[in-house]
Amino acid sequence: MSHHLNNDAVASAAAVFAALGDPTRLALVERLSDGRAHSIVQLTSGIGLTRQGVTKHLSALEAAGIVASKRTGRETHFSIERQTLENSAAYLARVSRQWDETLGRLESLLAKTETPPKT
Amino acid sequence: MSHHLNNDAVASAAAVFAALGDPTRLALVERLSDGRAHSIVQLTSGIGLTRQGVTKHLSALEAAGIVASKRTGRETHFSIERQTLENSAAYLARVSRQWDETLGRLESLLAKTETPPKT
DNA sequence: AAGAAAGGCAACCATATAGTTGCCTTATCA
DNA sequence: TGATAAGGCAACTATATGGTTGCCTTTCTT
Repeated sequence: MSHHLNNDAVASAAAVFAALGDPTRLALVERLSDGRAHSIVQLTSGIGLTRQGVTKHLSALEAAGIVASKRTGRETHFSIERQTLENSAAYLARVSRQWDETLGRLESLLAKTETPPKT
Repeated sequence: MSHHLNNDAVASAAAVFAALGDPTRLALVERLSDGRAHSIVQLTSGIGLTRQGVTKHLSALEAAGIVASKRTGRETHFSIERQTLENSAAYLARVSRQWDETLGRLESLLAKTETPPKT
């Protein structure tokens, strides 16, 4: 049993990181992290970019599943998709902790007397 | 006190995500997550890319502080920088949890009058 | 010492990406 | 109902990016 994810999983995780890997988009995500839904004009103010530019970034975030949009009346409101961010955080935590786990397995191997490894 | 990070912090966080936002690089990071140092040829095998291509990706990861390299003899070994990944995981967790905090405040507001909705 | 193994450096190419401008549609409001 | 506000759609440009090939240097091995 490999500890690696399959290619598709890696690819979709990478897609999320790629979407987060732009200062403008990350700033948008931070703005949306207040939990409220914001319109495009709201999100455009103070970003130093045209509305269409912001729209493109929001589309990228939506395609990656980081935000969701809903049109009401003449405006489109964007809100954050918490689960996606949580999953990505968990992914990074897992990868960074693998070293610890390796150490842990090594230790239990060395301590080979009794207690079976958990999981 | 704003819950937003300053521009530099956002930019450097974005740089890390950008570096992770490529399937090849993420695969390299996963490989390095065994905690051992690997040479470039080792990392190249099975990636489906030329050595120089892999070198470029490793340089990108190193520039983002995700891996570190050390030349010994005729080979260069790359290892993971756990702290960077931990920080990024914590960052995402913070951003995604801000919503909870908001909800928490809202709920305690609602609780003063009536039974909170179940969403 | 000679060949092989590991890798650095640079040039080059194709495509993706970030950003713009221009224009059209649909709501809202006075 | 006419102006204005919000935004979708498309074309276009410049630069960044991912990947390659070619070649040179350094280190190891026999």
